[in-house]
Amino acid sequence: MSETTPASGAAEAATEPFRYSSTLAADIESRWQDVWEKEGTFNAPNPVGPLSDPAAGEVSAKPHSFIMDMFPYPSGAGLHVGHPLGYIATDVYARYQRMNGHNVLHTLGYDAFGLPAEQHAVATGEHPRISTEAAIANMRSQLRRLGLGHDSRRSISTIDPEYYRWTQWIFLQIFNSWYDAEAATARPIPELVAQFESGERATPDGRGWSELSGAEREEVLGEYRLAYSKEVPVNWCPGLGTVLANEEVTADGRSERGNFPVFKSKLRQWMMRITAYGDRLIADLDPLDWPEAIKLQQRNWIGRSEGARVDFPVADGSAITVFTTRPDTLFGATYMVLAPEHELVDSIVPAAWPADVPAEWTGGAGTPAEAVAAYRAVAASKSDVERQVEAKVKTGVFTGAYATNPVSGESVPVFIADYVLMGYGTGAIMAVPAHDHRDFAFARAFALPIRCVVEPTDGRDQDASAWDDAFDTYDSVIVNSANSGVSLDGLSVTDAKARITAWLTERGIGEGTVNFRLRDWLFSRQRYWGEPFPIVYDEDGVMHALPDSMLPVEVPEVEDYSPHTYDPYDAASSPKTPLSRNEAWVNVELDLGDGVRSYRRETNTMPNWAGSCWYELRYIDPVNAERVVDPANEQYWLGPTETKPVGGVDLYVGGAEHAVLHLLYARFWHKVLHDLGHVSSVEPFHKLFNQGMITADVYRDERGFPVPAAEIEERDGGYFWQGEAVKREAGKMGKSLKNAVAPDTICEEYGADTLRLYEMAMGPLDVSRPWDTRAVVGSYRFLQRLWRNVVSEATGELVVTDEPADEPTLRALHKAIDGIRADMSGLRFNTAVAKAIELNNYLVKRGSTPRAVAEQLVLLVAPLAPHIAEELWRKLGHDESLVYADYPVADPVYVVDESVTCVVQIKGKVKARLEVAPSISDTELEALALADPAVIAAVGDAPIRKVIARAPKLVNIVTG
RNA sequence: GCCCCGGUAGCCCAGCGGUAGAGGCAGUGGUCUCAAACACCAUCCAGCGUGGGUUCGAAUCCCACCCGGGGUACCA
Repeated sequence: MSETTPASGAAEAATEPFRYSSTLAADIESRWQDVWEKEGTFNAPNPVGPLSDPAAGEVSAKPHSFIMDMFPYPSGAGLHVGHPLGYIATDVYARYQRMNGHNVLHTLGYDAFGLPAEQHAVATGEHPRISTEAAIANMRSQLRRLGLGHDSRRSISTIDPEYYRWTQWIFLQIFNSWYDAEAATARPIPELVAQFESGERATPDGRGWSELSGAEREEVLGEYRLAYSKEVPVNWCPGLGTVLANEEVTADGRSERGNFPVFKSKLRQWMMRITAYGDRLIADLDPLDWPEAIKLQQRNWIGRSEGARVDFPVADGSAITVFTTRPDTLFGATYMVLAPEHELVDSIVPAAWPADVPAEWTGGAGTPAEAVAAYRAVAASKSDVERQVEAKVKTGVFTGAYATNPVSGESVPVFIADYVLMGYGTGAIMAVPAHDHRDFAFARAFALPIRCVVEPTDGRDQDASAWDDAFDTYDSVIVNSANSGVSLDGLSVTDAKARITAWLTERGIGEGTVNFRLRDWLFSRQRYWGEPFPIVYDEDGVMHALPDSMLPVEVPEVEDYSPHTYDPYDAASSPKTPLSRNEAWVNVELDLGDGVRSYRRETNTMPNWAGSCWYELRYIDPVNAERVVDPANEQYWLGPTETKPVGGVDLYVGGAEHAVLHLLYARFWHKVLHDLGHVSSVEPFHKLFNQGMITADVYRDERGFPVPAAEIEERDGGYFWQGEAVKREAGKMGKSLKNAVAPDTICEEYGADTLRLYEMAMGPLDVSRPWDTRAVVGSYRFLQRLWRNVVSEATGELVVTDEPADEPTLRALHKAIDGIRADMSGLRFNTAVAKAIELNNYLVKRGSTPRAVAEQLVLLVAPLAPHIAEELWRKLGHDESLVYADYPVADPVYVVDESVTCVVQIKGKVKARLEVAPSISDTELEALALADPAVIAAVGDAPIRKVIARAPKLVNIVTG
């Protein structure tokens, strides 16, 4: 112990030994945290299995809530006060639900695979597991201080072999499934094989299934598997040394993590066939209780659009297939564009330019082949950033080939241009310059004909030669669109689409179709610190899935954890996997059913998202060694109910940055597991709530460098650091901006209850707001006043009185209960805190606190400030923890005021006030108002035109 | 460019058709103290981003614009 006890603390302790000081708060908090831990207070019993509890009674009969935070990555840097905002909110809500009789599942695990640990390993040589586990331990202790009511038995970590064993198992489930589009469900691969064997389903080349070799069969099945390995164009990021999913690449062609350039490269990689679920991922958003903004982002990302595929015949007998959402404008298609990489380009390019080719179409090249090659070279050399900057200027080159517009019979030139993307639709478009802005710009640049086929409704002429831009609308009728077989003239856009699609279908030159923006999910990474794939290759290179009995495939030891990174701009480099460095691990002898043979292991690892795609399931049954989750437990916690038609966790709180990535992947996996019969719920997360960010002031010196925010002095309306004037701005909280505030600091100075209360009181949970350390004291003072209303600071004895509460006090109490209940249920903790403070302030003014009121107030505050509440509850004579006590219920009799103030307005201006009963009728009130002397005086002899009475609060008299 | 979210007291925020203010911070004055800190008591402060409209009545509903934050970006 130190001899140098701070003087102020000693003085305080001497005069007010039982004041609610930071010392006392620390004592109370650590004691109750120990009690909760020792007694397993927050352990939620399961209906069946090792986590069931016979003493808990009939669990399945109890109402229940599954409340979740988004999985944190355990950062080695420790937490700042912004991190636990969501955790505190879910804890408050979870505690509230427990006090409403719910069996509450609330825990927190760790998403612990990932790049930072690997980078730390590269820098220090420390094994990622060591640093990650240390970071988890550190985070656990930081969070424990906050008094979060987590069921620690369920706190899984993705890097535990017992956990990732099931991640690998789920991968195998997906690998061993195919999507039956007719039945709209995933089915096991053996059912597909049976179809091939029986001939019910034909093989691609028509041979019998038995005639195919093992490798050939595997290739066929690979076209169906929901997880498959294929050579595909991928996002290769040399700076990170790995490939990335589309979702991990920013709009300007850089890696979301690290901000390195990303290049397109064709590589053999693992993919997940998430596109098979496009329709269901959109449709099932509807029943979810999610913020509309997030639903919208998911819908946009999936990008479902209805349209048609149309074939345009080319001279050599082949056809270019385009996808269009506007088949109604087919008669206006005056040229075509293929993506530069389109595979048909080489075969349609003629040896020489046709006659009369305008000079600007050829790019100055002597032959079409040269023009194409030159344009491709330029396009490939351009980064996505450059392409984006130049997006306004349309570039392209004529291929020398013509196709035939199938409805007008016209010959239309075929171009390549980089405004058409290989990755969307068919990589080819029919260009309708009159009604598409991009096509219009291109047509103008290359002097291509523009034909109006949708009647302009903005007054412009049908002659497009003078137009400034395309006329793009759904709200008009079709013109100039008839041939001998079909006419669209006069039809609405919608009717014309239907008519032309039917006509195309009849003739076999097109069909209605649905196209998605969503691509299949690139699922492999060239990293060390991730889940290995449970896949091996035999000597013939044929892929084999490992049986469940061989799981988990543990992350092997290697000499060097670092990814093979390259110069960030070295597009020609290709990835190497760190796992391949351990030859002894890669080459294995296994018996997969036909004797011991040699195999090579798959050396890619799974992406960081894998572990977080299904953790809600493992929270339910964390120690189940037999199954991923027991169906009875899954049904209980996640199963569909009347209020949750597709099931899912009751509340999921986290940042909006996961709007697409994590939430889309997790939904996809959940649906596959549902289809295969492993879970009853259709969706993983019923209600989603995005918490806002806690921002903080950033102070910058003259050079613009951040200076430590904690050392800023404020005077004369300015800010100074070490005597020099600095500028203040708003920013994120973090180490790099030198403005991080650690929760530990606040806990030391005020206690965890104060921190919790302050974070909840700062503002609405879904809004970002600035941290203000100076303001924390307000929450501290509230707790001090609460303490003082119940306990003497001098003696520590109770000061509550045994008198019954008087009516005004009961009204204050029950109005608070009523309001706080509504606020808690709606996650409006800021206003709940204000109402608790209001009631407490009322009791301070009253001078004494009746015991019954004190008890109710303590229970009201318990979810927000659980430690002080437990302590006061104990002092009030209760032996049991209040975690499972009943939350106060308002008596409606006392929720309304005895009398209310009614304002009387004359033409909207307040002229008089009346004290009236809340139950007064409109007519009574009107009579009362008109009889009021002040009103009579104000009205004077002006005629009364109208009287609006809104009992009991308002009368408005409209005069002359 | 398009799509969200937000602009109410010096600051953070309640109020979301009916008296502009629930709560907190800061400021000011006071009590306590030898003095200070803490604590306590009291008190000052805005007409609701701007401009229109609807209404008996608008911070609240509608339209346009400005400012701040976020998302998205040639998706045929």
